[in-house]
This record gives sequence, structure tokens and C-alpha cells, in this order.
Amino acid sequence: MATRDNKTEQHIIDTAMRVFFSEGRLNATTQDIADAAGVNRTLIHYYFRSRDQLFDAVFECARLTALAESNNILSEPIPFRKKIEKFVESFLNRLKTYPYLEMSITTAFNEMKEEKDAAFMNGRSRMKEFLKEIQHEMDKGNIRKTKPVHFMINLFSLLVYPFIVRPLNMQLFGLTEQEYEKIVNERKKVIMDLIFGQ
Amino acid sequence: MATRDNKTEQHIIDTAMRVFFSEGRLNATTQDIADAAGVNRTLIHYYFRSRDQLFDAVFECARLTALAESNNILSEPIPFRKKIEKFVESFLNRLKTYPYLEMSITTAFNEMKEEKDAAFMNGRSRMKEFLKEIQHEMDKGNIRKTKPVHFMINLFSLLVYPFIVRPLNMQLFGLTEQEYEKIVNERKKVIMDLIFGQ
DNA sequence: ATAATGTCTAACAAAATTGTCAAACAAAGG
DNA sequence: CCTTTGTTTGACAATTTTGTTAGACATTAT
Repeated sequence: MATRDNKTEQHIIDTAMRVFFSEGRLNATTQDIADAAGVNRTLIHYYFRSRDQLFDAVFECARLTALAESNNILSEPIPFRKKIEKFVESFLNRLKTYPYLEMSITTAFNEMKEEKDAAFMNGRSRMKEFLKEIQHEMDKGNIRKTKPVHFMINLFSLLVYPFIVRPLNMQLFGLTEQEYEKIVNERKKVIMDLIFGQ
Repeated sequence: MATRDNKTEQHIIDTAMRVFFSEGRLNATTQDIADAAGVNRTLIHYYFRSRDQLFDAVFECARLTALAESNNILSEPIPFRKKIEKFVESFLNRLKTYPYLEMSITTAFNEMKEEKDAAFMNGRSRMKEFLKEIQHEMDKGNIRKTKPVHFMINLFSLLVYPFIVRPLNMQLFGLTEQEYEKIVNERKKVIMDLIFGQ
């Protein structure tokens, strides 16, 4: 009896993650993904039945990746500034691997046929509680006063955007690959300075 | 002799702009676009020959839209802060119509076959000169000191990102359409406060 | 060895998308 | 009215992408 192993299945998911969220090619064909994974395209159907179900599997993976990273840190019992610093660091780290993750999820949202829609992103986020914590820090005068939601939106914006428009920015600012890489590596300090008012 | 008019042609471009950059459905089919425009799909081929060339026409339109808006303002001879304020305002305004423009351009970059590549975005940007102006303001101590490129990246990030992840943010923060709309309308003040240190 | 089970592949079928063409139609000039 | 020119359409062809199936192959238990 051949022992059931899911290493090919996982390898296909990993590759699809890479194609979708690292390279940003959200409409890659099953053939593209099979090629990237170095497997026969039929295997995608063998393991996932259809392209849609591969998508589901990959996006489930993405959801876990995106949630795990933030939720844990946001609920750690450490000082606020330290917490944000860890969050920024971990987020930037993930962005280096999957720069297009948020963008892909949004795009996928847009193209969904309304069926499962909000089925995604139901993994009990710690956001509500953390927004209260932000409010508390504002009351104490430790950070600029505004709606806590804006604080988070600012943070996410400053983190994610430079990654998803990398090619555009390189053009606009006339930067080489290496130069942009350097800029990206400076983001942590820049963001912390901006958020906490230097 | 039937007078040549390009109103259908323009209507198709306008519709494609809407589908791509307002709805964010970058891989809409020619049928999708024809339906949205209320015309026969064959007309797309009559006017643009192929899907690719429709793309080119639309992206040329997008380039002009994106460039015109910023270049003019960035080279106006008005005080720095006033200039940024006008820029933010105009940018937010355009984002309300075409929230997915930057994202689509980036995605298109990613999926390009390397041929024309950088042919896009060659419309002589005023960015170089404006970066110098930013540096000048930093020297005068009017804004936080950092590399001017970061100043611009911060600005673009804070402006664009909330629009392109709108559905995701609504989920994450548990906001309704109306509530998010309200948040978006507060962005101008929030961004100006943050950029100019309250 | 062989039976059983899971993995993989090639060939084929089906569906979706894009592209072509001939002809119908409309407007304007002669 | 007829011609000319530009526009629009439906029917069809080509291409691309997805999905299915039957069988080959590999591993392991009996």
C-alpha cells in the first residue's frame, strides 16, 4: 500500500503562493503554475479538482499567513511602542516574501461571484481589542490623536504600499533594483519615526 | 459619406477605464467590457484590432490621467505646504474615481512580456526637481528630515493604499460602506497632520 | 509474486476567450 | 436614386485554458 503523502500537494500550494503573492501574477494559468512547480498540470486537478479549488486552498494558506503574524504580536503583553516595533518588523519581513498578498486578496474579493464572499477573513481578528489599546495610548498622549482606525490604516499603508508599486516607484524615482532595495530596508526606521513623531 | 466620429471608440475606452481602474477587474474579458459598454464585442476589434491594443490605448489614457494631475501641481510656484495640500486634494479626488489605477499599472508591469516594458511612464516627470524642493524644505527645518524619496513614498502610501484595500479593511475593522466612506473623507486632514507633524 | 492503493501522465474533450469575415445598416454626397 | 464611406452585427474559426479519463507507474502489505 502506497503511503499517502501530501508533499507534492504542498509543493503545488507553495508554488502557487509564490506565483500569486511573490510575483503578483494573479491570473497565472494552471499551466503556468504547473510549470513553475515543475509538475504535470494534471496533478493540479488530481489534488485540487479544479482551478477554483486550488485558489481556495492557496487563499486559505494566505489567510493563515496574514492572520497568524499579526494577531499573536498584537495581543502580546508588552509596551505599546515595542509591540508596534515587533509588528512592523514581522510585517516587513513577510512583505519581503509575499509583497502582493494584500493586493491579491483584494483583487480576489473584487472578482468573486458574491457567493462565498465574506467567508474569507472570519478568523477572529484581535483588531477590535487592539484599537482600544491605541485609543488608550492616545489618551495618555503617547501618540498623535486621531481615530484609532486611521492609526492602523496609516501603519498598513506605509508598510505595504512601497512593496506593491515597486516597479512603478523605480520608474518614477529613477531607482535601480539595488537602490530600491536599500530604500525598502530603511522603511522600518522611517515608519517608526513618522508614527511616533520622531 | 458618413462622417468619421470616434464617440463609440472613446466610449469603449472610458468603459474599460472604469472596469479596470474603478472596479479593479484587470482581467475582465473583451466580452465583459463590451457588455459594460453596451456594445457588440466585435466593435472592440473593429476599433482596436486586438485585446492587447485596447489595453495599450487604455493605459495610455491612464498614464496621461496620472501624470497630468501631479506634474502641473508639483511645478506650480506656490508655498510648499500649499502645494502638497493641493496635490493631496487632487490625488484623493482622482482616487475616488479610479482607486485601482496605480495597482493596475503595477500588475500590468508584472505581466508584461518584457517587450515594451519601460515604454510606459516616459512622459518626463517633474519628480526629480520636486525631490530637490523637498530636500530644501528639510534643510529649512519645515518638515521631518529623511530622504526626500521616503517623503514621497510616505505620501503616496497614505493616499493610495486605503483605496485599494477597501474591501479588506472593511472586513478587518468591521466597517460598513458608509463608515468607510467617512474614514476616506477624513484622509486629507489625517495625512496633512501626519506629514507636517500635526 | 501479486494485490491493493496512491501517484502521475498522455491523450482527449469541453469550455472560454479571442480573432476574422462577409454582409447588413446608416449617413451624406453626388 | 445610387454610390461611397464608415459603422455595426452575426456567424464562424482559431486559440487558449480548463477539465476528464484510462491507464502506466511506484510502493508496500500479504
